[in-house]
Amino acid sequence: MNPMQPRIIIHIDFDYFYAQIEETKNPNLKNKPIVISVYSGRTPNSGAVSTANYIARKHGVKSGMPIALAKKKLADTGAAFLPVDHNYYEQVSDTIMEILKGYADNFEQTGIDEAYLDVTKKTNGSYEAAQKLAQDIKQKIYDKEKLTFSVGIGPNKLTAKIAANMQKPNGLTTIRPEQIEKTLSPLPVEKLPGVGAKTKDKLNPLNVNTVGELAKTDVQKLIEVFGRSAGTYLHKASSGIDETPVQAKETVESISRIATLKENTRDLNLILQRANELCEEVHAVLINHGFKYRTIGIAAVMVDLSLRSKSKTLENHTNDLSVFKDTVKQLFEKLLAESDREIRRVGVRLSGFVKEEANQKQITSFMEPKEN
DNA sequence: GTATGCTTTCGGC
DNA sequence: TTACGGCCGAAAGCATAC
Repeated sequence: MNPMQPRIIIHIDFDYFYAQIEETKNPNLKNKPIVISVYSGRTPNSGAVSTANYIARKHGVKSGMPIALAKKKLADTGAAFLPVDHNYYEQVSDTIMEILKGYADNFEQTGIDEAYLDVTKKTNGSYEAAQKLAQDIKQKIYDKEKLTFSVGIGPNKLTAKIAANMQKPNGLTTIRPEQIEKTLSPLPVEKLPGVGAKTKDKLNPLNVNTVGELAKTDVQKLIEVFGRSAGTYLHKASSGIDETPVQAKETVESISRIATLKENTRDLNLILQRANELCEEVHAVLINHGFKYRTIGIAAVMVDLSLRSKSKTLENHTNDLSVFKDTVKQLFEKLLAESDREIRRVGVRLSGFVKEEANQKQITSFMEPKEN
């Protein structure tokens, strides 16, 4: 492995992004609770909270909560309920990301409101310089877009992300190499990126509740329980070790659409009517990208809000819309046969992409060494 | 045994 | 009283290949 010199990585995570954008657009909203909602169209209040500003959060409003419940919690507060304006947020994001990119040796966007900047060269490896740079970026973004974000600075992406989460909103947290152990040790294991409920539930019986306890666990034991790949990751991550580069991902991995039905149903025709519209939308995006697909998936949210999904991987890549629709039909038939619950929401998904131009053996295009 | 690929579910935003 | 989105990548859990 090529010996990597110490890096300095900045992680940027915008504060309550959608709601903050709405505040900026309409400063009258600024001192009120703001809830950005996704309306499903089924009834006037049917839908869920996408995000909320900190004033609304103080009243107990959270992402994913039913709109009607958020309204109840915010009764008589003068709260604003706004529909998501995703295209607009995307535009703001594009503008911001373009600015951030200019501050980095290497840049990687990881969501509509998150990014990593490798600033090793720009800062000459100095944490003081990195903190100054982060302040400059904060100022610049505030001047131009009137938006704030939380920053984490560390020797790799993992520590930078953990740092950014420690002080919100509008925070700036640095974890220097010599502070890693002291900072990470007391954290519960699920604060490590990549550790979810399942991993936590396997660790806790081993008397591993904190990152520090994980770091003391024999790596062989972890590999036994989680397999080589995950075991090795846990071992390294618990000590703040992460060598993954800051590098833009140029490939979309999946394209999907999901929608709420007017009424719950098990009627295949009604389901396919909506699903076919979604297929057409997804297919249009696919063609736009100039992709062919190999894997087709469906998803159904049942009346009880449980999620079921099915997928099928084809022998060869294609961009045929009718293959997509036919397969979606088969998959929904199968899904209906496996459950007797009614369906509330339906979704379709494509993945396993290759660029359209090459017709066969596209595999090789994935094996070309990456630049930078 | 381990790596890889496919399907399904999870979880963050 | 209950209330309930849409999208993505990652994780989990098998099956099969090596």
